[in-house]
Amino acid sequence: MPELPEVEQVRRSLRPHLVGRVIRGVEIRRPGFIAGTDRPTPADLLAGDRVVAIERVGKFLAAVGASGRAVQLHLGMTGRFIVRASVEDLAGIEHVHVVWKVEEPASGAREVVGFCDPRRFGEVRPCASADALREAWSRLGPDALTITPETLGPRLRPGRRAIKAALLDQRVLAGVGNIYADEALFDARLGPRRHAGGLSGPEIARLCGAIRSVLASAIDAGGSTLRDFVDADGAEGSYRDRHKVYGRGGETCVVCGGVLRSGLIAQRTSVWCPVCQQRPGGGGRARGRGAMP
DNA sequence: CGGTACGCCTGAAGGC
DNA sequence: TGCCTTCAGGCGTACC
Repeated sequence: MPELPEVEQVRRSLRPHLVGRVIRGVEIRRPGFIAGTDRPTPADLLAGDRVVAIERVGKFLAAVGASGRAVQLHLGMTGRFIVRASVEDLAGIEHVHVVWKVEEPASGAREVVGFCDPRRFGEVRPCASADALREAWSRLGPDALTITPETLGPRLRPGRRAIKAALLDQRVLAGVGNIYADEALFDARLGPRRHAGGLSGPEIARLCGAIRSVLASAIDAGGSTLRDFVDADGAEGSYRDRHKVYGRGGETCVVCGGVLRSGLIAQRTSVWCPVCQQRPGGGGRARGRGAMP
């Protein structure tokens, strides 16, 4: 399930296949998959344009054309890009909803880039201008790789909701999903049910550092492949091997050897260590003393 | 405000 | 073996 590290890995692997190249044509195989318009045209999806950048904020990608048009892309749960030499090479691959036919202007070399998404939780959304893209992204919080205690702290208040729920809210910060929320909270030694607005300054600083280091390490590892995540070149990520809590409910904590607990928080399966992620001297939950400002 | 539930989807995995 | 149920979850939305 692509979160920031996986999306960044996709961005990096997709870039050489698209940036600097011209879109010679777009095959819209499932028009209903294209967001924001009933009858999408190839021109909506950068046909005739030259791609100048692949941008990312949080879990969103955007291919930006020289004309200023853009296409916003979200991988949802199972979205992936498939690069092949020609459309014939995509035959037999199910759930390919859009195919971009690209050409390298200098050499005339061609490739096709397909967007495949079995579950269709992903999104391909045309943006008529850079402003439209900026507007769409303005609702997102700061990219999780850029947060500081100064930018994150105020966004957690006022907050009686669980810190885990706040981290999953893309308006608070962009890019964290279920896996990295659990991993970051473990590294920060914060219980997932702690109230977001009740964290002390040092705890916010710890959380910030944990989020950034967990995401950076995952990017270095090419992301986490659980079932079928692969980048545009078909490569898997290896960060799954380094998950300390995600997917390990009932197993032993790598730090203290205790049993990891799992439960539902914000409608997401969550795993945490009841020993390590407990306030010193506290009961694991906010108690209205000590850390309040 | 926050929490809960649901719908969108398919495929993997588990149970019998 | 094969069928059926459950689960996975990003995100928007409705409702309490």
